[in-house]
Formats: sequence, structure tokens, C-alpha cells
Amino acid sequence: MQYNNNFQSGIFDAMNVTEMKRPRGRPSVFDHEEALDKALLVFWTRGYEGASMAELTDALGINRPSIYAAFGNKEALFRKVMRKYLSGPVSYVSEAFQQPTAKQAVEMLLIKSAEFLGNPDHPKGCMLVQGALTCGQGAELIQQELAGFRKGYENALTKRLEFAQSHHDFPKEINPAEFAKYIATVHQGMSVQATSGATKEELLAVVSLVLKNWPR
Amino acid sequence: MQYNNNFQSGIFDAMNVTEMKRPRGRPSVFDHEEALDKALLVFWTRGYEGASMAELTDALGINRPSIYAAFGNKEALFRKVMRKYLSGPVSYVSEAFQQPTAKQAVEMLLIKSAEFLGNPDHPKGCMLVQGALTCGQGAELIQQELAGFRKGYENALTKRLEFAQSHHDFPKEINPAEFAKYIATVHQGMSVQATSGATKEELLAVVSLVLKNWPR
DNA sequence: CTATTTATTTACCATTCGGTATTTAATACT
DNA sequence: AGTATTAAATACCGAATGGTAAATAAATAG
Repeated sequence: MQYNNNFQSGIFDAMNVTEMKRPRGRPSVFDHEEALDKALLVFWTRGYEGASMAELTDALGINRPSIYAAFGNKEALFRKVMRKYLSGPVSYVSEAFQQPTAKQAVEMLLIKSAEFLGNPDHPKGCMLVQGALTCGQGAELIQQELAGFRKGYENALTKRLEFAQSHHDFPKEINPAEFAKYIATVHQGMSVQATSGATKEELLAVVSLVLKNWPR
Repeated sequence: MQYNNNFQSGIFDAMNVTEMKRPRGRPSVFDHEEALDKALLVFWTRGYEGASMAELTDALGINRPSIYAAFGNKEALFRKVMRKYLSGPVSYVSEAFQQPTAKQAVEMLLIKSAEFLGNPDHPKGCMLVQGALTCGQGAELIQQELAGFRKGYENALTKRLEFAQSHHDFPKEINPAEFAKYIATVHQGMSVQATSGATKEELLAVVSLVLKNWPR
């Protein structure tokens, strides 16, 4: 039977520097990071509540108690998946904000989003939007957390535009918070569109219409 | 015990013309239309799957078998609620399309939507978007139906813009389908924003930014 | 070789899910 | 008054839900 290397940092493994010694007990047979990637696909397509532990167990290919031992419970698993999602597939968002001009920042944000949301190689849409837009009793906390993340990146965009404004890179007449909400609105709408089947090309056409009217 | 008048058309009752005679058996104690209105509030806030039959029975104030007898099952109930929702609260959509010019049509659509989606007197957001954006195994049909309705009104907007274009009321250079998708994207994004707590005023500010750049 | 530690496996649990069979109550028809 | 008809109320069902206790297996430490 094959065993994984959860006990190693991965970095050291790649650097091939030191042979870290294994911890005490029986080693895991599955790689925790790979498992999170598999869980991500399920939560992404099903949403938090739509994903059942049965389906997750199937997708991960391991027994249920192993999931609970490794990640806690469904809620904790979802949070870990979420963190991985934010720092992985959608890391382009914070990247976009670092572009030299405000227009370039929004341009990169929307174009990369169109390509990402419409990419047929993974579930369509954004997990931050469709993860728990509505939910039953008991999942309200996750719902609020997701809304918080969305609000967080909208605030970051506001800050970016305020910075641009103070550097004469964005019109003084426009309220940064309002414009940021406009962009966030388009962005989240694109996610809904993608979930319902919109293609990358269609989303890019939408983005093109948005960018065509960049304020001067 | 009070009994309702489900057997009457309601119209005749208001007109006070003919006293329709009751049908054979025991009369319903609850008004079916009022029940649908109550169910709407639950589905609207919880989504299709998030709304449990237990919560629905509580909200309707009647026993569960009465719901099944009157409306079929959960899926059928949701469809009836949906029809009521479309012909009631969101009937302003088709109204908007009948405005004299394309700009006025989109203007009315978005402004009324901002007021509707952000109205604190009922659940925030649009049930067409948050009813079943994602779902577990078994609710895919409802999910597809909702996506179909969204696509349907997007298509209607496309037709409206094509009509405008043929009457020199909309620029020839712009693809009506693409512009309709852009407006639908903003619209659906506004629903996500409203669900996450955006106010009517914030949504109107977004709409204002969209309308400011109407193509000429 | 034994003890300890940790992970996997099997089997199971209480609760909630959507949905119903059965009985009882209220009306109209004859 | 008696019967047919329809709805309400009680009690219940199998399946699926998230979650776990207990036993077993694989590694290290001594």
C-alpha cells in the first residue's frame, strides 16, 4: 500500500535537502492537499449544503472517519477548501489589484475572471458566490462568511480606486466605493451567468462592454 | 372554525354578482393563494433546497398532508410559488420592456429592480437567482428551470433591443445579444449584492453608473 | 519484542429529510 | 336522516443526513 508524505512540508521535499523523519504513528494513505482539491470540486459544483458527506467521501476515495480525523467536520473541511480556493484558483484577484493603473487593475480583474469563470476545465462560476447564496437553518454562518469574503474584496477594490484617485489615476467626480460596487456587481453577475452556462467568449464580450465605458 | 373561499374565483366574490354554491366536501380552512404567498417568503429566503417541509408547514400554519393534498409535493409547490412570483412581484420586468424607447426600457428595468431587490419589506434578492444556483443531487431540474427563466428574460431583452435597432433607437454597432447579456449580468449581480445586504440606495448608485454610459 | 502512537476500517447512531396511510370532521346531495 | 365527498389531523415511513464508537493495522521508540 502506498503512503503519502503529509508530514513533510512539500517544500523541503522538492528542495531535496533534508530527509525529515516520519512522525510516530501509522502514516496517512492519502495526501491531504490532494484531498482538499478533490473536495473543492464537489463544493464548487454543489455548494456547501448541496454537497453531501457521502458524495465527498466518494470523491475523496477515503472512508468518512478519515475525513473527520483529518479535517474536523463538514464545516471545517469547507473552510479549509475555501482557503485553498482563495489562495489558489482565484489568487489572480489580489494580483490584479497590483497593476500599475486603476484601469489596468480592473481590466485584468474582469478579463481574468471571464476566462476563469467560463473555463470548462473546472466547475463553472465562483464558489464564493454559489457556495451558499441561500441556505437552510444551520448553514447561516457559512453564508455570512462567504458574503464577508465578497465584501472584503469589494473593499480592497475601493481602496485601490481611492489610491488611484489620490494619484490622479481615477476621476475625482466618481465615488470609489460606488464604482467598486459596480465592478463587484458585474463580477458577481458574471459568476451567475457562468454557472448557468455562459461561455468564456460571452463573458469576455460583457467585459468588453464594461471596459469600453471607462470613466475619464 | 373559519373556512375560506377557495372554491370561488375571487373575482365574482368582489363583483358580488352571483352567489356561487360550494362544492361537495369539507371546505379548506386556508386560502390557497395566501398559502402560496407565505411559501414564497420561505423559498425566497432559503432557496429551494434550503427550505424544509417542516419550515414550510410552520410558515403556512397548516398540517403537512394538507400541503401535499393542495399542491402536490415540494417541487410542485415551488413551481406554483414561482409562477406567482413571476406574475406578481417581478411583473415589472415585462412592463419595462414595453417602454417606448430601449433606453427607457432598460432604465425602468434596472431602477425598478434596484428598488425591488433592496426592498426591506420582503426577502432581499431575486428568487430566480438564489432559488437554486447550486443544489444537491435531485434538485438539478429546478436548477435548470430557474436558469431557463433567467435565459428567457435575457432573450426577451435581446428581442427588445433588436426591435429598437431596427427602429433606429439603438446603435447598429452594438450586438443586441451581447448588450442584453451585459444588462442581465448587472441585474443578476445586483441580486447577489442585495442578498448579501446591499441597500436600495447602493443598488441605485450602481444603476446610475450603468445608465450614465448608455451607448449612442 | 513490546509499548505507544496514529490512521484506517467496519459498523453504527440520532436526527432530519420528503412523503403518506389512516382516521376523523365538515359539508352538500338525495 | 343517511350517504357521498372532500379536507384536516394524527401518526407514521423509509431513506438520507451529518457524525462517531470500537476494533484493527501500520508505523516509531525503547
